[in-house]
Amino acid sequence: MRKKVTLKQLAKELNLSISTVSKSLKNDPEISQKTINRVHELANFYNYKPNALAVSLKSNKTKTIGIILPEILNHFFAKALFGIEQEASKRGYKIVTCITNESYKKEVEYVEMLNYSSVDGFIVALSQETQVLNKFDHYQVLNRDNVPVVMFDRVSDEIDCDKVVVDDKEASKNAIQYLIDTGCTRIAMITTIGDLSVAKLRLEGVKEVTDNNEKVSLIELSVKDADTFENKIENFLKNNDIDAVLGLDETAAAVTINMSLKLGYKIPSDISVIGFTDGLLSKHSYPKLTTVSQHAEDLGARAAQILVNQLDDLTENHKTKTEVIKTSLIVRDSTN
Amino acid sequence: MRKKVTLKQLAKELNLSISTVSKSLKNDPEISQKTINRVHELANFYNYKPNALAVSLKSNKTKTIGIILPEILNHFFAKALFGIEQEASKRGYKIVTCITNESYKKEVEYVEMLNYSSVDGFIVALSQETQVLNKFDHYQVLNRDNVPVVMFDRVSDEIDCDKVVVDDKEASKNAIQYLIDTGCTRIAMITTIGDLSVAKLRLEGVKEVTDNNEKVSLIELSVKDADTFENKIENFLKNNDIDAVLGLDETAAAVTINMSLKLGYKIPSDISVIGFTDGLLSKHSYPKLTTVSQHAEDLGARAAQILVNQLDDLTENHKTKTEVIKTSLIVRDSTN
DNA sequence: ATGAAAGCGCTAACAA
DNA sequence: TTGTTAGCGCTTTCAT
Repeated sequence: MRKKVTLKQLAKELNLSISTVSKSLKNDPEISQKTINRVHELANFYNYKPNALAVSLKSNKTKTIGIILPEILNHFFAKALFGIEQEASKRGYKIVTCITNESYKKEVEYVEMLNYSSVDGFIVALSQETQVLNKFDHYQVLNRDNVPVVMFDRVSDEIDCDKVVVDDKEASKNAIQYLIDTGCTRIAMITTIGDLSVAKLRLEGVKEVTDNNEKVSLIELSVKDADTFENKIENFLKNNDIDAVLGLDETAAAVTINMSLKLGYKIPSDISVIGFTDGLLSKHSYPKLTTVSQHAEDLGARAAQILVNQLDDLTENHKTKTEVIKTSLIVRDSTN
Repeated sequence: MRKKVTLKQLAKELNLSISTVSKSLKNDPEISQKTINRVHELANFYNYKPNALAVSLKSNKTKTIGIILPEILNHFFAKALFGIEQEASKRGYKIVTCITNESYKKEVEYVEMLNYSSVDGFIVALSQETQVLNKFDHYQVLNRDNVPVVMFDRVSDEIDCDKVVVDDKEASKNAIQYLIDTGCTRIAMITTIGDLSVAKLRLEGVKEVTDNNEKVSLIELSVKDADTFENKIENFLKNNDIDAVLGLDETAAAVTINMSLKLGYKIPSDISVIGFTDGLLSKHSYPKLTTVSQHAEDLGARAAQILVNQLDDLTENHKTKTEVIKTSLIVRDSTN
């Protein structure tokens, strides 16, 4: 099949030993300049590149990071992946990407598979099912094996590792407060991602504000089945007297806008809408969505940075920390 | 750092030779059942898994596919990646994903990097810059090294390898014909991706229909700068008397819908709109976009299938072929 | 200044 | 039935 030039072949052709060739390629000062030149010349000629596998086997480093993502069709994770890839490749690391499709079983499989010397470390966002089941043995194994893991966004307190999260609670507090400040009092909170840790945090933030405000009423709608999102939201909008919606995820907000349009409600004069995740839908809705940006790219990049720092560093005992990325409210046209 | 159980350690602990242990784990019939059992027991106890690197070095196979994508924030490629990942993992392959960001230089770097024994084969969609520059030496190298490559969507005639493409020309012919059949005569074609091979094909298809139809007029708008998309399209819509728009990419179509709404045009009664790529934007626009589905997931899955077949097969001389995935027009609410 | 040899973890042909 | 050995391609210590 594939036949690549090896040190052996170069050595033979140059009448040198393998080790001399190896050293020459590294410009080892103990080799004569003349030999170094000869070696480089032939290596260039054959476009020699060391076999990454052999180097990895020897060094016990693969310069590869395993990425475990619950989804890729979700813009948030796509952006995060982009951030990770950029940062990793800048630092000389490859990434191998696995998509769990929100399944616990696949997550376990992937982690095990990658743990067998294919990757130096992991960047993980937990799958929905894993968060529901609350089972994390597969990460304990990594811990025991001393394999660095950085989790982002979808994390768990029960795993001891570095984490990068978004300040979801603070974000939703700000969003709600913004709605209140712009005159809304009958606020609905719509979510399609009820089970996730992030949704819970966002909800907490919302409650914290509305519970302490007599003038504001809060109604919740949690929809699960993707097929009936639209109808449910449409009915909800029709049957409830509200003047604002906070969508806990991008889809919820986008659908809210469209259903409002359909029902003839004016946005934002009749209903203000704020969403989460500054993705394509937010930018290309009409009117454009006011949204909480989680800076997904930064999140990914930061996760990669932390992991690579740990990988390249020789720091032995390392205290795990959780870093919080600030969100920002991007005010566009769906709010007053 | 990471310390994993190896055959050596198992062998020592069991007072057996390494090769006996190795064979036992494979249930080699030449080993006694008793020994096999003992070995399995201890291996399970330690949760032994063979070191993938060593196996790869030995077998000259990595069970890994390199994926070169121009972009990941584009829903089309995200879906394709999803399809690839599903298929690959089903067949026991990992994927390592590299994103060129439409840059020729990064594409070359990534291909070279992965070619050094990290992957068994490639799945590639060319970057925009590569298509413009028309430079493909990095793939000739793979050809010479006998490394299987499957290209999809963004392909080039100048590279001899298996390809999976969408029938872009046919697709746009169908789309235009649909507009004509539903009574449109003054059709605009809007694109934001003028340089790409696919855009050229789509344009050809359009022309083929309109050139032969006296009753239909065609106007083209090609916008490049993402920052001014919306204004340009808005002005265009304002200043041209048209009754239909074919967006050659999803963004063009989505923006057309929004700007029409803004200008007070009714869709589809005033203007019919058809887009390409059945992504999030098409599903969550209002009204919902009639769109050409390229079946990106199928495309990706098929590419993976072809590659893996080739990888797993021992077929020596293999004739390269180009497979065409049929598109379909998904009729929703933006057309009559 | 150059080379021999061991070893990373595994497989497999060959010996015993 | 089990073990010895060589080798995948590379690095590195220790001769020469």
